[in-house]
Amino acid sequence: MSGPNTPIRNDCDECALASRCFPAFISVEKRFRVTQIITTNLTYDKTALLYRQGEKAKHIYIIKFGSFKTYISNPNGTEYINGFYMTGDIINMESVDQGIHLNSASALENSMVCKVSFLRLTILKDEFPTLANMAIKVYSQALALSQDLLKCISKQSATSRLATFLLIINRRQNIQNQDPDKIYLSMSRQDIANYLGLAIETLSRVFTRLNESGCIIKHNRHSDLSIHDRDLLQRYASGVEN
Amino acid sequence: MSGPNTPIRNDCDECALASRCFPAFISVEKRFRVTQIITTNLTYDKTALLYRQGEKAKHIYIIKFGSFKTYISNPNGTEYINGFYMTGDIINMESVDQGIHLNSASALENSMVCKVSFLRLTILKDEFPTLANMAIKVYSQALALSQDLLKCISKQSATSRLATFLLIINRRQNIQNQDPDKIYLSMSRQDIANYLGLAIETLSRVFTRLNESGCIIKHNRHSDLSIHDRDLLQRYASGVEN
DNA sequence: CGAATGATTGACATGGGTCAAGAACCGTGG
DNA sequence: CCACGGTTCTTGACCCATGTCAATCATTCG
Repeated sequence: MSGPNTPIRNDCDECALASRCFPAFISVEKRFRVTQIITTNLTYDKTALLYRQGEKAKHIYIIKFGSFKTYISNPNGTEYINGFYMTGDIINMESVDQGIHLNSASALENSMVCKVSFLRLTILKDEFPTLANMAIKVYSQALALSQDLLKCISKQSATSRLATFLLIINRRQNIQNQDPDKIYLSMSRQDIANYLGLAIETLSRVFTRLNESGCIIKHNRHSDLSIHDRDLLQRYASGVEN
Repeated sequence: MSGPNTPIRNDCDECALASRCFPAFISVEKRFRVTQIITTNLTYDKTALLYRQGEKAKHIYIIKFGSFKTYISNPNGTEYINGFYMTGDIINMESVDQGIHLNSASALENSMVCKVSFLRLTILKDEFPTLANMAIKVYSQALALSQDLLKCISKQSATSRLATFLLIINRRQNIQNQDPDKIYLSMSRQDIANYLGLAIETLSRVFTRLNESGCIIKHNRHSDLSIHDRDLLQRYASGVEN
C-alpha cells in the first residue's frame, strides 16, 4: 500500500548491478551523467504498487533487489499474472511504444528500484550512441525470456509446467545466488497457480509430489526450496517422466 | 523443403509495408541506402525452413506476405510451437542478443520475406540515428504482443484459450484485412493445439462448439472462419460464459 | 480416382478443477 | 514470550473437462 520513499544515494558506481546496467555502456568519466538522469534507490514495500494498468507510462524500472509481479485486471474482476521480475530485471519495456501501462505492477517483497524516464533515456542515448546497442540487446534478451516462459505454460501436464517454471526461476536466480540449487519463491502459491493456468490446489499437490519424489526439497518456509535431483526435475519438465 | 529463391526486385518504395518498416524512418532521398542493405523479396514455399534452432543467427526477417511458425524441438522428439508470425511481423528479434537461433522457423504457406543482417542494421543505425528509436519501438511492440499471447495460454478452460487466441489473431489480421470479422488460420489444428497446450481432439471439439453456439462461422475450408458474435466470443475468452 | 494426410466425432479413462476441512504460517496485541 | 485470528497452504473426496484411443469423414495431391 505504501508508495516509494525518497532516494537514499545517487551512485551507480558502487551498485552491484552496474556491470549489466546502463553504466556498463558509458565510460567511467562520463558516468556522472547517468546518475543525473536516473532516479536511484527507490524503495517499495511488499504489496506496494509500482504503476497501474491504463495510466500513462513514462519510465522503465530496474530492480536493484527484491521482486515484482505484473498483472492484468479484467472488467469481471479476474486477474491474470503475466510476469515475475527479479533482481537485475527491467520492468515496463513493453509500454515504451504505446506510452500506456498495459498491466499493473506490485512488489512481491520489500524491494528497491531505479527508474529512468523514456524521454531522458533518449537524451542519454543521443549523447552515448552505444546505449542504443545496449537497448536492443536488453530488449532481445527480454523477448527471449518471455518466449522461454511460454514454455512453462504451453505444456499439458501440471507437473511439467511447474517443473519448467522452477528450472527457469532457478536459472534466473543463479545469476546472483551462491548455492546454485537454491530457489526462493517470493510470490504466493496463488500467483504461481494463476500464472501457470492451474488451480491452487493442483499446484500444491504437484509441489508435494515433486517433494516426495525427491527431486526438490521444501525447507521450513514454503518459499524456500532447493533442487535435489536436477536431472529428474528436467525429465518432469520435458514430460518424459510423470 | 525448398529454400529461398532469388530476389525479384530491390525496391522498398512500392512495398505496401513501407510505412511501418525501415524506410519509414529514413528520408525519401536516402532510401536507396536501405535497399542496398536489405535483401528484399525472398520467397519461401509452404513448410520451407527459414532457419534452424542452434544455428548462428545473423538476420532478422520481415514478412512481406504469408506466415511462419517458430518452434523448439526437444531432445525427446517433442516440439513446442512458441509463436506465429504474419504479414508485417519481424522474426528473430529474440536472437539478436545471443547470436544463436533459439528456435526454428518454417513457412506455414507460400510466403515472402525481406532480410537484414544484424551487422548491416548497425551500420544503417549509425547513419540514421532515428533508426534506433524505431528499433526500440518495434521491440517494445513485440514484447507487448508476446505478453498478450501469454493470455491465451494461462487460461484454464480450453474454450477461453481458443476464444482468446482467435480474438488476438483477428486483431493482428485486421491491420491488412478488409472484412474485420474474417479470420484466416494458416496453421494446422495440430499447431494451434500444440501452441495452446491442448489435445488436437479437444481443440476440434471446441471449434465445433464455438460454431454451434453461433459465435464463429466455419466456411468451406477449415482455415477460413469469421466472427459472427464478437461479444459472445469475448465472453468465452474472459471465461464468463461456458 | 485412390492414397495420404488432416480434421472431426465417439467412447472411455483420468488428470485436474471444485468444494470443504484441516494444518501451517503470519502479524498483532497482551 | 505466548495466545489469537486471519491468511495461506495442504490434503481429501468427488466429479467434470479434457486427454487418449479408435473409427470415420474431409481434403489435398498425385
